[in-house]
Amino acid sequence: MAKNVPEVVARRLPRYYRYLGEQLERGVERISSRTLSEMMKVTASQIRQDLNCFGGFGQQGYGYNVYDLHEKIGEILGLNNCYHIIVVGAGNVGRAVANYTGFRNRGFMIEALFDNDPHLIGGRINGLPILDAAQLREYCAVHRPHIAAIAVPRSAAESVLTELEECGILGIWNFSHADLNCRIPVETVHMSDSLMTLSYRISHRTRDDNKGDEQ
Amino acid sequence: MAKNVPEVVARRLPRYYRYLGEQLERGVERISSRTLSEMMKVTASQIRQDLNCFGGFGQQGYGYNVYDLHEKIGEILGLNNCYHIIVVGAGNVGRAVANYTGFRNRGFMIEALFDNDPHLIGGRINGLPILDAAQLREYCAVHRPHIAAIAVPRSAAESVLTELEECGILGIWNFSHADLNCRIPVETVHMSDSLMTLSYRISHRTRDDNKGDEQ
DNA sequence: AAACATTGTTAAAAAACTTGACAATATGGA
DNA sequence: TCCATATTGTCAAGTTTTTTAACAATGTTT
Repeated sequence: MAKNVPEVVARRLPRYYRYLGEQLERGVERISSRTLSEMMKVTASQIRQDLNCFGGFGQQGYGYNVYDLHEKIGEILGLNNCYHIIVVGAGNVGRAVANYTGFRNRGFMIEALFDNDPHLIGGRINGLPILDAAQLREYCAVHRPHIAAIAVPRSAAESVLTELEECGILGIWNFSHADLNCRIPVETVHMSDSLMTLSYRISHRTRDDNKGDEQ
Repeated sequence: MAKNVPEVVARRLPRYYRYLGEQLERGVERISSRTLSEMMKVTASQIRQDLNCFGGFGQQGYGYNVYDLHEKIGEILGLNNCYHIIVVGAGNVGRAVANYTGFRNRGFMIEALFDNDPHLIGGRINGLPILDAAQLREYCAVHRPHIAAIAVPRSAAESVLTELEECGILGIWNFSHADLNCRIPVETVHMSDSLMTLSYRISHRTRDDNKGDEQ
């Protein structure tokens, strides 16, 4: 179905999806790669090329039907599925993730958190139960969650990963600082790395500063 | 001081910093690019080249002093500064950010949140006060925070950005879905985009699956 | 049915990134 | 002190990735 899809393209899909969703809400019915490209500040060529990785969704002389394209990209992204998420680690990061519910309407549902701290077990975060990490396997066997967010310290990440793999988890949303090597897909969010990069940019305020104006 | 530093290099710095910090804790005093490269699963050449963007920190025949290099990279990243952070928007995302305190020991301190919802104003999240967004300018004039995390809906992001720029904020940590165009550095964390990308990978489980084994 | 718009696709161009190589130079032992 | 060894800083080539331009094919609109 999909040709060999470059990394960058996969990462651009959510953005296309977002812009199309916005147009959809505004009642726009059709859109050309050119119009979209102007909105998104990319080249029309790139949009057509990106979409072409997955097939032809437009029509010559007409452009793209906004609803259809939005739908189609949603499908490509797998958003027609409903994902159940568990969060392993109920410390700062786990709490942050559990509090972030902005994706619920896209079919991502956090179901529970796990921790091994007796003080936390039995409690709740944002209405979600904190369960004993010792029950992880058991829980997975029964509830078969799809995605696990790893929010434990680096030292614990690898063993948690192994356990999750054995539990048949389909994908890892990694918030830990560990470099995870595994067969299932991993998507890493390094909040503190991005903060450090920001700090770096602030300290070396250079080219971003004088965009457009070279001298 | 720094040559023209490629994007990727800037993004690798936090990782180097992390690995060196780890070695430091273990009491390792010196390290060669080769040894480090084996740990980090990159080429020694790359490490040397990356570091070389900022100057020569090693010694021929010896390698790098772990403490010094760690320190140096910390400086490059600007971690010797202490940053004060405000969070604009106290909804799901703002709450998540406020709960994430993992970077406190690196000199990043969240000071306050801002919102325009009367129900939230006056409350506290993780011990931090939620202030009236109308007081943002005033607050900035007095406290001069360095970094602002934008955690408001897309529609509000642009006007918030303008205000923050005028307040003299040095860098933006963007959690909103807006594409921000401004003169100050922006570092974006798209949690839901990364989740969508993960969803995509799960649905198209291909090359990640059979790493090493082509057939 | 003609003029127009816009796609899908190809191939070239450009940019970004990685790697290998080696002279220069410090170390550490004899 | 001097030699063998280790390892850096750096250049330039090599590779991969990404972007862009171009246009025939083809549907739309009047």
